[in-house]
Amino acid sequence: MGRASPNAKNPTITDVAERAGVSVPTVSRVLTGAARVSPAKRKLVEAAIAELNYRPSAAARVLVSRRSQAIAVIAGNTSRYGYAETIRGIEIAARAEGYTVMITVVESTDEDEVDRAIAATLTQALAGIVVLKFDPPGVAALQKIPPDLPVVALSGTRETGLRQAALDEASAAEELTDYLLGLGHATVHHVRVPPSRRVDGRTTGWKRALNKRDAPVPPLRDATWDPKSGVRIGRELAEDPDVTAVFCGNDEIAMGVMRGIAEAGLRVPEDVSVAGFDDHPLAELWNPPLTTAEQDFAGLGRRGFQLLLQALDGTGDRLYSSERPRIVLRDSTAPPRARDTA
Amino acid sequence: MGRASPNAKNPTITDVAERAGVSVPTVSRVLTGAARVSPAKRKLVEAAIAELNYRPSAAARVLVSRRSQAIAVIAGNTSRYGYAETIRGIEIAARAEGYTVMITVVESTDEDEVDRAIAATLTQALAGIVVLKFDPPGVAALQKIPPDLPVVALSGTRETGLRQAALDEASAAEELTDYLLGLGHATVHHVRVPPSRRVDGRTTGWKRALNKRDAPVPPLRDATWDPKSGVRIGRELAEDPDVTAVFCGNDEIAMGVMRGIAEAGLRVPEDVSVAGFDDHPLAELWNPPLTTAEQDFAGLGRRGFQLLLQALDGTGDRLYSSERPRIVLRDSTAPPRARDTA
DNA sequence: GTGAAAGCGCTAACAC
DNA sequence: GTGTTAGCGCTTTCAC
Repeated sequence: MGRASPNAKNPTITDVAERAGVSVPTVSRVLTGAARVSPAKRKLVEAAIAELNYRPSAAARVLVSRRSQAIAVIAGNTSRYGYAETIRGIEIAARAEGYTVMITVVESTDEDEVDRAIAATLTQALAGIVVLKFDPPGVAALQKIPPDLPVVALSGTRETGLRQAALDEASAAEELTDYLLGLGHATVHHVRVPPSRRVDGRTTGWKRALNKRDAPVPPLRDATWDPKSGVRIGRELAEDPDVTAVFCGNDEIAMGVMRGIAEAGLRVPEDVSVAGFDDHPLAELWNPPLTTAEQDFAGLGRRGFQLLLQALDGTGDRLYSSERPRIVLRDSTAPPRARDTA
Repeated sequence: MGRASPNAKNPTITDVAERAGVSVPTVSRVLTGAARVSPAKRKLVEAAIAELNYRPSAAARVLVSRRSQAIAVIAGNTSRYGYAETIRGIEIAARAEGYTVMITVVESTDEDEVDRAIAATLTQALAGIVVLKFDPPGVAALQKIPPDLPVVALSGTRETGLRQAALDEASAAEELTDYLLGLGHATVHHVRVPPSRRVDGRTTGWKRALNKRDAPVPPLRDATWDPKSGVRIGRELAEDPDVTAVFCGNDEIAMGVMRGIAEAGLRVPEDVSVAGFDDHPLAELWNPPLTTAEQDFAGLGRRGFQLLLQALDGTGDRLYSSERPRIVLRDSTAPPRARDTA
């Protein structure tokens, strides 16, 4: 009678072996599928596992095998739309492959905070890491990861030698800006979300489109991640009669900008066209429905995990995966109309 | 010379001990702070740790100490607003206390899926689990967690003996409905989000308010989690001239309903008042700004982790923590106006 | 195919 | 205070 009977603690592999009447390594072989086991013993072992409700200890496994089935996701945030969706994509792909997902949030670029977060994460045995290189904390965290650990970066500027999945935001932003210009707007103003670095795909694409058409490049407006920061900017933009089209760094900022424009007494799209970016689930329901670029964040996460997985099993050597967001035209953009001077 | 020199693998506690010229347990004592170590040796150990860039192995630690500094969060979803914010709250509180957070998503109530997810999670050494009992998958998962593991449920119906943090949604929903009734509406229609069980706080509070004022209880409308499901319901509601006020299970559904109402050619709040629930970050920016109840999801997550922590250190025996959402009155609700019959 | 023996990196128990 | 010894639950040799 195993010592498992009284007080029913978690059964160990030894309990299973005793119950099945086989040796411990045989149970291990059934568990891992590493070596062939006779059908008879396999059945005995499986029965014992089921009866005892045995679950192997990941800690013990990791310790001896030096392999882990866990990955960490490092992100500057977990609840904003693009972040949350990306994490969801990673989680789904990881779960399908039997990987456990840990979350590490790094909120600032403060060196101590980044170091502490990375150290705490590396304490766990990890097969690899996925970093959301969406913002400066993500960039800072990426630099601190030891080079021997498989890493995938999501978005951000491209680095040679780095495994990376991305969305071709620059092309989509260029296409969207070009569409507005094509509508007849003399130029397109841009409200930027906090960039991860100096260069930012959305801003780059916007500038590219303006230059191509020889349109003037108006000064950048910087919003924070808070949609409300767009409201003030919207009001300011509404005061300038030269502003007939605005391209916003994301849909939430666009919604804030639209509110600011409404508060100033102007109408979208009659007086000012507004375009966003991301295709947030509410963009379609907005009043008016928002023109934007559809970003498949969940797909980004999925592709990122696959890049990592492929590095882990050595079943591929692709380093880069990029996808182009699709432009979604709705009612918040229209040809310009003559406006009164303020 | 330690075997750590060539090929610089992760250093072990043995490497640190050798380098510092002390025994392995002494290093351990410095690490855990469990016992006093002379200042001289402590300094040596700390220097060795820094020089080798040593990080203890959580796996080895867990194996021998039978204690873990990791928790799992089980959720039906990770990216919808309330879920994402709650997880953020848990993560922040956990990080502050040195805990690692693992995410397990359970998308359906399918017994196999739930079992597999729980089994995979329990493979990891866990100090405890936080379950988002927001939906049927959460409820199903909660039932499968072994009773010896400390658990906290977030929201959901109250169960005796279960550690639980909640938001008093029923009271807030009652207050909101009562406010609409007080505005002069003959009754208030309700669009429900998928409930976690038969009883749902928001629906309960709505019914309570109607009964108190002897207002008729109109048939329930069921939305899915997808905001778009509200659009069709909004159109249907708009066709019924008796509908002058609608209370929606969350803000996103309310936004969908408002769009449906707009598509039917009616105006909010002039023709129909619409109230939501949650105070989504975009509710304030909506056109018109949405009347709602502010739910502190991040606070819910924080309180949930604290309940767990207190059970872990035995520093408290509170089982239940509830907070009441605050009603936020904006422009989407107004007194009723006579409407034409369709 | 199967079992015996060794040992992963750490902490607990116990001497001194 | 500090070192010695044992052993957590597994997988990995290596015999047979």
